[in-house]
Amino acid sequence: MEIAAHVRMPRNEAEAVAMQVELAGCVVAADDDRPVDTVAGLDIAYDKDSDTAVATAVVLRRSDLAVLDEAVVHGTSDFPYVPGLLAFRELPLLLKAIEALTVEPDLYLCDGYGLTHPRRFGLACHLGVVLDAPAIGVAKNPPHLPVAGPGPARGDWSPITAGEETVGCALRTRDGVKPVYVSVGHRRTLASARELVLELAPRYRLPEPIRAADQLGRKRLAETR
DNA sequence: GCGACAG
DNA sequence: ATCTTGTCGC
Repeated sequence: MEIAAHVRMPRNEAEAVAMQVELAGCVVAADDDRPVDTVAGLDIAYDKDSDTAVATAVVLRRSDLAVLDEAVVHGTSDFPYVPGLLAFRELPLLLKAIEALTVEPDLYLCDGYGLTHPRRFGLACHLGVVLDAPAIGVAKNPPHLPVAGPGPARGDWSPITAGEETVGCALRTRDGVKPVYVSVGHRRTLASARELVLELAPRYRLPEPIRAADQLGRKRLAETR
């Protein structure tokens, strides 16, 4: 409770970068023993012409993708969008939405990068480390890094590399459809992250938890204005 | 060398 | 992120 209120926020970009470098050392890219039975999808929708933002968290049961819980929080982001610093813009509101949940999920799916990040500390890593919970980053756009196009079939994937290290992968979740970009957030290996995302996206390009959060946010934003 | 990078 | 509905196709 009150996690959002305890998150350290930088006063400027330089501080933000320093925080990322420092916290990046906390990321654990290994699977823990705990079973993943419930997964939360997170997202934020922004109003076209106001500073209103709506953060949503939707918890789905892994076995049948049934919705178990939803949370919606309205607010404002004071931190601007800066490539590489997305977490500072979205984390506060996302944490509030998570606090509003009554079901604590076993895994968090974030919109954006995890280790696929200039300092290996994207939104999914930040959220995972702050909550000390398993987290995976799922981005809709590729990073500016070498990425071979994965095969054309669902399940095909290819690594995203930064020098010698593999920082994520492009994963085809639907035949012939643009891939999504998966990376480790926290407490998960890239292999299991990739398998989970594929499993959670049986029908559409994006995994169901994220789609659910996406739709809920858009809907509530439309109703609110 | 510089710039570019999720939402 | 956001501007944007229906429509063509598998």
